[in-house]
Amino acid sequence: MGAPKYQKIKQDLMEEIKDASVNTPIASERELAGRYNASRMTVRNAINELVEEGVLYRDKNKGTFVADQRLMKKNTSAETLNKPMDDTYDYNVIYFSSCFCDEKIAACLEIESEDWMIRIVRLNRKNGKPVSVEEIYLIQSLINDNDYNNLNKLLDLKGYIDEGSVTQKFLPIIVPVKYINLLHVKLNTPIIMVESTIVSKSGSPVVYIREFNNPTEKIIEITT
Amino acid sequence: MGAPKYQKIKQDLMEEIKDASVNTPIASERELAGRYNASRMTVRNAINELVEEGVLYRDKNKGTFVADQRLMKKNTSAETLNKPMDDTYDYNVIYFSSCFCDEKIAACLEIESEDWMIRIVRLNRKNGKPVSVEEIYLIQSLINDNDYNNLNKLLDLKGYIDEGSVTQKFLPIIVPVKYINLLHVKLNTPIIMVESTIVSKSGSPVVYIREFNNPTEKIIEITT
DNA sequence: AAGTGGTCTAGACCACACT
DNA sequence: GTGTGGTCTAGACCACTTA
Repeated sequence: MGAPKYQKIKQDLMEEIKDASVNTPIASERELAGRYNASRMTVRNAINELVEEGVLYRDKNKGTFVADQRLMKKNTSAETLNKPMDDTYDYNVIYFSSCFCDEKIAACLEIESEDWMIRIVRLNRKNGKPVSVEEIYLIQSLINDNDYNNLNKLLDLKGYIDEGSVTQKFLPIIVPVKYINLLHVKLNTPIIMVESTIVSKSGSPVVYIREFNNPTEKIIEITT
Repeated sequence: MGAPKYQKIKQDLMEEIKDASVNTPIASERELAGRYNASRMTVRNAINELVEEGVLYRDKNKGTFVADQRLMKKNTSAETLNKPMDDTYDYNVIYFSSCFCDEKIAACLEIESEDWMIRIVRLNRKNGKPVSVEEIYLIQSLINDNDYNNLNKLLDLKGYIDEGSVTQKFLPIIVPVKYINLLHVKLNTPIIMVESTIVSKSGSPVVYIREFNNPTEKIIEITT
């Protein structure tokens, strides 16, 4: 069968409110149930997800309203993990290799240092300006051969997140000299390095990312 | 009436799993429904909240399991906004005043610079070690007179969050000289300043916080 | 009084895992 | 075949707000 009914309702609602201004009420749950020939619980399921995502908010005894889109939930900072890139974003892969883990990376991925990993370094740009350098570490044994030859597939890590969770550490450092030219920042500039670990539902690490952020081009912002 | 039935179920489940190890299955939804003489939808409501909070995870066709507590969702970095402090935490209020807004703060709180605000500066400690300095800005007109004289109440901002959302910006800076001694860090240390704005459901700012974090005593970490 | 979201019931069918 | 979570129905009562 096709997608569940509540997903269809959710999509329709998102389409309906995409140009609506903040605090506009949406139709009541009972009315939507009638319109979609669905039960109220099904409509609530659709609305619940949109509330959870910060697209709508409820006000008891009053109704359900369009939330401030500026306050849309943003839970991660990493370019790699964000929504589909729009055309103001692009990137260059600077380095790609398959090699043994060094100890630090092995510890983060909970593998042995004699295990193979894939290391990708890329420079992310927005409007042509360098926003961050990402060092992405994957466990080689988890990658099948088809994906190995498809860089875009390798770098599309969003799929992993739906099935797991992300932990990010924010570390203040002085920009590493090797990235000064790439990021186009001055010597001794304080920057934030974000260490992200994606773990599967069962708790085993899948991907480890170090992201060196250019503070003049990117402000890390999170909304909950 | 008392609390809703699903909240009671949620509390019981939390109690039950608090010492359980990771990946332990909980009772099935149908069994819990029987045990609590509730419908399955009511049990699902309870479980949904725990899944949303990262306490449990579901595996389709298999069951519902205890999640890795290390991966419990942590959505904010600020001391002020975190769970009830345990006894390893304490703080000193260093500064408390009621004054006109300067322009920068007024802009963040979306009020006029001739409006009054309350400014609180405090030093947070864990195990006696300084973890952060927080500058907390409240809109005076939103505070009633009773609360004004109750510093603990003023600093208990968690209530606001349930009704609104938090946006945090992470800014890399060199530690301000005035906080070097308080934080016990060296001159020119790179640190992260977290700017938090709490806004109500309707989108108007309520509290603005600047937090200067000691990188040697506190690693900012977020799990989603 | 009418309408809203919050909670709740007692069923149902499905696809999928395991045995 | 049995059990699981995922989805869905067609009602219901409550507390509350608004007119």
